[in-house]
Amino acid sequence: MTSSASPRRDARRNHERLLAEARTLFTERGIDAPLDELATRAGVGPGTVYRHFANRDALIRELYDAGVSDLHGLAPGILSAETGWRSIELYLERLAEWLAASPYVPAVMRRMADLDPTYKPGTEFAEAIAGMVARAQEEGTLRPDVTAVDLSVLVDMLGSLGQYGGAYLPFWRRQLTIVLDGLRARPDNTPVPGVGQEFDEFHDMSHAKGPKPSHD
Amino acid sequence: MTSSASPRRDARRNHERLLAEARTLFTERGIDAPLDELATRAGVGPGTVYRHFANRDALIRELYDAGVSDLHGLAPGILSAETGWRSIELYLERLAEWLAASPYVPAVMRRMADLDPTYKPGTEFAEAIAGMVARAQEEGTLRPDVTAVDLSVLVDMLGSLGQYGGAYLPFWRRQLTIVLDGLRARPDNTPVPGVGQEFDEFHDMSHAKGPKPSHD
DNA sequence: TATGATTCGGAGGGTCGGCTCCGTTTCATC
DNA sequence: GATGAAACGGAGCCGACCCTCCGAATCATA
Repeated sequence: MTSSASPRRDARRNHERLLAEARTLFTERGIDAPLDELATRAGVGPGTVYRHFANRDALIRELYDAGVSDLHGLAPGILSAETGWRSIELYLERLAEWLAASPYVPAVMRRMADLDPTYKPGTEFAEAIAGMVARAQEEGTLRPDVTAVDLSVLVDMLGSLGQYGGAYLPFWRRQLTIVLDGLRARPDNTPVPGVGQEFDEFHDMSHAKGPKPSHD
Repeated sequence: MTSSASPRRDARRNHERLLAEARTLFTERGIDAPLDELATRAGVGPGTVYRHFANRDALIRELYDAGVSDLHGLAPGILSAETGWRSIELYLERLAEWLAASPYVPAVMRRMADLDPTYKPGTEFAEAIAGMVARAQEEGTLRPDVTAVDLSVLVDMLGSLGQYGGAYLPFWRRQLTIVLDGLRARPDNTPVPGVGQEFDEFHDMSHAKGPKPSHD
């Protein structure tokens, strides 16, 4: 039901403006910040906000889709690296960088999962990540006992630093270095502990490539 | 200014009950959950909540103080380990474990920092942590280019997994293993990148042992 | 520029949560 | 048990926020 005709120019301008201001507002005050303030910041009336986004969830969903689109743009550069290990490095760095710059993203992902509990954020890229992990492990550069899920969790961990406000942001590159050294295949690595039933389920889920569950 | 006389028995009982219910409520719904619901869960009227805690921030502050007290209890067991490295292991494990069990804690710490911007949560233990780091680095077991601040940041990262809901909780031990391997001193470790001026300031601050800033 | 359609702005209705106030109840003491 | 003090409960006020509605303004087209 996307409108067939192109929207009026002022409408398009306001839409962009609202999305941009939403990003900074959500970064500063969290994704529950008053939408009336969003209107003020964007220089429009409250009514205009709700003309463009039915409610807060619709706005969040649009931010999420834009984020997924960002990531699709990042993917080729990451996956085409010369070595599997380099891909892993790029993956963690680019994703953590992106998350650090957009601290509202983790909250958005959580909200998305709340809206549709059958959907696990990040699933879109599970296949690509699994391939990357397999390549690096075949090379013998990535420790063999980590999985694609572990990498996703690490990315979320790195990205979560943004939530602590600006103070932690200068640090994530340091933590990234430490994590990467921990991910390197080494004869004397401590074995990564298993996690039981739940891990297997989660793991299978993330590798599944079935159709994305539909909404309502 | 704590009241000189001991409080009535029902008052004490309600106070405990409210704190306990606040922990579960905040775990389930975040630290902005309605306090009227806290009243309902604790089986008291809304008025009683505000008799015990002037407002939400006072409640949060009390939870924070209880948390700091918890940590003081943990400290001896961590610091008295046979080796410096074992202390580091215990520190990361115990703290991450504690944070994973109390997902509301990071939000509480952030709120505390908001209430008093001159106060950095965790500062109370900076000295002990710095000592632990020094010991492990003298042993040659902890990589020499990490600092006490890095460790604190890593703890927060590990603990942040709790915020993503139960799904991630089974994983933190795996990430901990990876991080610990990354922290180990090795001849071929990638140097941890510096962070410039801001790092130095933050670093100095965390090592400072001046008086804790007073409130209002 | 005239015209109709689209979008905008912002006042305001409805809801929800924070917090207060005071009549009622419970507790400690005699 | 009687009595004063302390604590309780919950109705209700207030402010904040979500979202709607419609007259005014803006845009696209002729």
